[in-house]
Amino acid sequence: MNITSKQIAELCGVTRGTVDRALNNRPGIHPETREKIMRVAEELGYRPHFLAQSLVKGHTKTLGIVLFDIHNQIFSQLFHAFEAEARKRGYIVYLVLSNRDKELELEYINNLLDRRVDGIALLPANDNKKFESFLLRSRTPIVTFGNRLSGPFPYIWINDKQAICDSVAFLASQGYRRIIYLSPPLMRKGKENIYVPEQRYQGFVSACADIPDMRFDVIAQKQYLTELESLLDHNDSKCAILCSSDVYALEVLKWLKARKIRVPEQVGLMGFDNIDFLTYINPALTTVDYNVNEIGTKLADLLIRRIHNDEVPAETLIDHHVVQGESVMLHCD
Amino acid sequence: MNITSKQIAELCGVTRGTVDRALNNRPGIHPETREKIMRVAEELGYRPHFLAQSLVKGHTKTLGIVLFDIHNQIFSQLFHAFEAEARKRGYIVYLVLSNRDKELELEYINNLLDRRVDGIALLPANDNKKFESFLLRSRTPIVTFGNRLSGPFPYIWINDKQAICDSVAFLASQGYRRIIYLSPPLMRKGKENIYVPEQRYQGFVSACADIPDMRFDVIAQKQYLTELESLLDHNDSKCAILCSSDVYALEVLKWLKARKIRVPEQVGLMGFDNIDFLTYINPALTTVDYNVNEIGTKLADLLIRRIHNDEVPAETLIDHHVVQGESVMLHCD
DNA sequence: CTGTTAGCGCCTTCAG
DNA sequence: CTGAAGGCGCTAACAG
Repeated sequence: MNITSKQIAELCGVTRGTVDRALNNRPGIHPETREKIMRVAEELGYRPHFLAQSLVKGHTKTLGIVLFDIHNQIFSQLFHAFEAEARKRGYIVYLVLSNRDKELELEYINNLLDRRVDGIALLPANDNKKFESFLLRSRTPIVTFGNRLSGPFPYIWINDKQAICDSVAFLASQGYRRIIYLSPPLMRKGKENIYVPEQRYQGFVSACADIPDMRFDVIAQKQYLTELESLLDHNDSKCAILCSSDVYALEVLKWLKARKIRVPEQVGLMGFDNIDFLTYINPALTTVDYNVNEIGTKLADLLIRRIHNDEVPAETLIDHHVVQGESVMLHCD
Repeated sequence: MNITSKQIAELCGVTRGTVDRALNNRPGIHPETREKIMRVAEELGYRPHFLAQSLVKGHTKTLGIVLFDIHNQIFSQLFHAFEAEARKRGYIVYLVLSNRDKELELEYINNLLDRRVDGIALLPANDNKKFESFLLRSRTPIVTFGNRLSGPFPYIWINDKQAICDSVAFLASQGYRRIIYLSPPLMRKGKENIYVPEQRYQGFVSACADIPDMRFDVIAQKQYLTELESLLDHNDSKCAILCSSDVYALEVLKWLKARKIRVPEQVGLMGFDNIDFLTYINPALTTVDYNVNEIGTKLADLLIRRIHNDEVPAETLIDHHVVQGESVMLHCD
C-alpha cells in the first residue's frame, strides 16, 4: 500500500543502495541518476518508513514525558513549552499520565523504553533505590523535574525551599504572625516521592522558626478543609493561610467565600505557581511566580542535550519571586 | 546492550523460531523447552524490541492526537480521558499541538503517518478538499472532533447549533431582549476550519430571529473588548453577552469588573464549556455543560474501533445542557 | 559511480 | 516438536 525504496529502485532500474544514496543525498552518485530517482520518489510521494529507519539507526527522534496529570494548569503550560521545543528540534512526544500511581508509572516507563524513546522527561512518583537503578540500567537519558530522585539524574525546577522562605518572609513583612501551611501532598510521606512538598515544608518550618513571635501550623491531609475549619480563628486578621499550590489556594478561597470569611480582611491567603487562570480570580491571589514556560523549554533542551551526550548541569533552578495580589494586606500597628 | 531473542536462542541451544514460539506462547513446542526459554528470558530481563515487532506486524499500538493547544482547559480534560482510555486498550499516545497553524498541522500529521500510528484523533484547523483527500489517501483511521471535515470522517462532539439555541432560549426566558454574541474565532472565516464556531453562530442567529422583539449583535474580531465597549449599553439590564466559550467569558468578566459594571445587575453574561475552573469564579458563570470526559473516552473508543475495522457511527453527539449560574438574572416585568 | 551483501530484531511459513 | 529460510524497509560497508 505504501511506496518503498525497493519499488523506486525497480522503477529506476537501479538498486536500493543507489536509491538510498540519492534520497539521503550522500556522495558517490551520478547527478543524473540522482535527479531521476528524486523525481520518481517525488512523483510517487515516497516517504521513508520511520520505524525501519529507527530500527537500523538506533534512535527514534521521540521523547516521552511522564506527568501526574494535566489538570493542574502548571503542567499543561509546561507541556506546551516542552512540546514546542521538542518539535523545533525534530522530536515528537509521547505524553503519559501516571495519575501519581507508582505501578502505572513503572509500567509506562517500561512501555516508553520498549518503544525506544530517545529520552524521558520524568516527574517521578516513585523514589526508591530499586526504581532508580532500574532507570539507570535502561541506559536511556532521563531528566527529572518537579520531584527529585537521589541518583545522578539531571533536575530542573525552582528552589522550592527558598521560595517558601520568601513567602513566609513576605507574610511576616506584612505583619502576619500566624501562618497555617496547607500542603496535602505531605500526607503521602513515606509512600511516594514528595521531594518538592518536603522541600517547601522544610522551608516553611525553618523560616517560621527564625521569626521570634511567629506561630504556625501545618495541614497535611486529604480533608484539609475540615482541619482548616478547626484551626482557623476568624478573628485573627494576622493569620494567613499559605498553600503549597494555587489549586489548593483556590479551593480554600472558595470555601472561605462560602463561609463569608473575607480575604484579606479576616484572613490572609497565599498560593504558589501563579497559574494563568489566577488572572480571573478575585481577590487577586498573592502567589509565587516562576517562568514555567522556561522550565518546559529548558527541560526539552536538557533532555535533548543529554541525548546528544553533551554535558548538562545536575541541577537547573529557575528564578522565582513573590507576586503580591490582594489576598494579603499590610498590618500597621 | 539490550538482550535479543537471538541471544536467548544461543543460550538455550535452540533457534530463534523456537524462542519465538515460547515467548508468544504458540503451539508446537515441547513444554520443557518452553519452560527453559521462559526462565532464561525472565532472568535476562528480555523485552521484545517494539519497533522490530511493529515493523513486521504492521501496527504500532500508537495513537496520535492533534489539538490546537492545551491552554483551554476543555482540551486538557479531554486529553486526560482520551489518554486513560487509550492506555486501557493498550495504546500509547503522541500529543501534538498545531497551535491552529495549518502548515504545522499538516507537517505533524505527516510525521505521525511516517511513524505509522494506528490512528489519529484530529481537531482540524485545515478544511480544504486537498487536505481531506490527503487524509483519505493515508488510509489511516481518523476520527475528528471539535471541528468537522466534509469527508467521511467519523465525528464526535456536541450539537453546537442546538446548544446555542438553548442558550438564547434560556436568556430569553429570563427576560433578556438583547444579546451580544461574542465569538472571535469567527474572524477566521475563509481562512481556517471554523465549523463549530459557524454552527454556534448559525444557532445564535436563527434562535434570535425566532424571538420577536430580540435585538442582537455579533462580535467576531480579535479586539473583541474594544468592540464590546462600543456596543455595550451600561443601562440596559436586559442585555446579555453570550460567549462562544468560557475562556472569552472569563476575559469579558474581568474586563467588566475592571469597569465596575456589575454582573448580572447591569449586564448578563454566559459562557460555554463549563470548564472545571469555573467553580472558582464569582459570580458563578451561566454556561453550557457537556461531559467532555465522555467525549475523550468515546473519541479513543471510536478511533480504536475504526482501527479494528469495526463500524462506527459517522456522528456521535454528546448531550449538553445549560447550567444556570449567577451571571444572568430573571427580569420580572 | 553502482551493485552486492549483510544486518537492525522480530515473525512466519515450510520442511524435516 | 524444531530448524532453516525469507522478509518487514532501510542503512552501510565493501567490492567492482
